[in-house]
Amino acid sequence: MMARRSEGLGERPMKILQFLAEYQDSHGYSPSIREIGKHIGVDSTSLVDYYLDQLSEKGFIERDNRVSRSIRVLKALPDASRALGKAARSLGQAVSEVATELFSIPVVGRIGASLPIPMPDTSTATYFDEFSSVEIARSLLPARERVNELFALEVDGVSMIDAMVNDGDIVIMKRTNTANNGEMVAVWLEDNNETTLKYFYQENGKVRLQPANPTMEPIIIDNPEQVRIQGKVVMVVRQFKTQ
Amino acid sequence: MMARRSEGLGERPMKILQFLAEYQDSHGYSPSIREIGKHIGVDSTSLVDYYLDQLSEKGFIERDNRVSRSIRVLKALPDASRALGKAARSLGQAVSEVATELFSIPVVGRIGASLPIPMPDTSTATYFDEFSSVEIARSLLPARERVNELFALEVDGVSMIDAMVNDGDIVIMKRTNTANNGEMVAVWLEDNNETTLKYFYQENGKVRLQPANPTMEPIIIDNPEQVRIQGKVVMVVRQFKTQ
DNA sequence: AGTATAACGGAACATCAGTTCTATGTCAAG
DNA sequence: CTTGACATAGAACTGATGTTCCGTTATACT
Repeated sequence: MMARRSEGLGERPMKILQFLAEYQDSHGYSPSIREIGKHIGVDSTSLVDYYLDQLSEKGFIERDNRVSRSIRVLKALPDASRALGKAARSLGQAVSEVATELFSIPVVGRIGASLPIPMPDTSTATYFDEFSSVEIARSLLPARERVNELFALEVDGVSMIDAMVNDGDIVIMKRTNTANNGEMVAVWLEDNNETTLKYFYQENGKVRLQPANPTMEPIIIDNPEQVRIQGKVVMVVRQFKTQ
Repeated sequence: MMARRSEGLGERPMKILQFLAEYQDSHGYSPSIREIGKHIGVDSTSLVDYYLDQLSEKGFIERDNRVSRSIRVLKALPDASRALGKAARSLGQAVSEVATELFSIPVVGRIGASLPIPMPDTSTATYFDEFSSVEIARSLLPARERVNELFALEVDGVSMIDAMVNDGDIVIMKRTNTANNGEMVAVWLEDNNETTLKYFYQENGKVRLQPANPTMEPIIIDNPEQVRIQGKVVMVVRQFKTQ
């Protein structure tokens, strides 16, 4: 009478679509027709098949003939009720505020070798075609970080181990030449001829570069002008590839 | 003759792994055993099964018993030839990888205190209402990891500092009771009455829990049954507040 | 009411697809 | 030479899974 199918999608197909996404997220493959039927409370496989045909014709899914578990979800519900939705919705918060933003941060090189870190051209839109990149959710970044000032470096070697940063870690940095006290920065140390990560402190005219490892001595630099900050560390990501 | 199996992976399993990634990229689901066999020029399904078992034991893939096309690739070849390029390009058609690029992983508690880590209910869809969550891009996770087996913990205190994990870090883990050699796991040590992160090695009937810090002695446990693995570490994220 | 169409249910069917069992060849250790 | 671990085939077996056919019920429209 009133609430019609706003776009020709019935209740059950809708539920199936939802289920497909969930199941695939949790299993890594598609459910079988019978599994779908069980979920939506339908014994008849033909009926599920019937629904799937509808979803297919409407372009929501795609499946291959006579192939098990071959359903692909092409288009999720136009609704925000999935994924992030659940968590936020359950608290009654405005789902609209859940920023699904994903930023691609270019991995512009490696850090840790006896080299200054490669800095992307400060100027224009750096084309990082040949670089790989890491994807980070906006929600993990500081409130209004300017994303285009961010870049990432892969740590090479164990020279940064005292900064709790290991070989292979991805360090996400913000391009800057200055830092506030307590921030972790990448600095170029001419004496040692290397770039390292240290906590930055400026106090009574001197700069103290404090290793993360408390048993190690800080480096004191009398002339702040000499400190070559290359960027501040925003995030460190370490992936375990089962290795 | 020349470049042998660099790490115990034979020629064929290697080729299978490659094929799995390709096939999944282009079909959206896993190939069947016979399809795999055909690709690598093997008629015998049992032989392919044999190879798949190897890959599984080495932690490269995961599959479910008696379920068609249920292979998940957990760790791709250290090869750089993958990434998005091929998949999207393959048939000229826009492979619909959309929508599910970002995953919300619940932060279910803290680790590091003298407590077993809280495990989310193994069973049904746990509503993590009161928990916060971290958002991770699919691209940062192993190929087709089952996302709802993942959960996150915030590190409490510096007891994990020898595992290169600091206070405040977010550890993303996968729920499991078993592990492959070389993986970092969270284990409950009854003797010390605490949960720690250690590298896992099982060799000649014993389990060796190796601290990340090479100067520290490993823990050897004679009876593998006693080892209470709570999960394996998938990723560590450290955020620096920009204040 | 009458009829066409969509929404169901059940069950048979034919594969599809993972598992298992047996047998053979290879190769190095004893 | 014998033995055993490993790699390989082939085929049978069993359960998993998509397809199809037929019949029934509900809905809508004339």
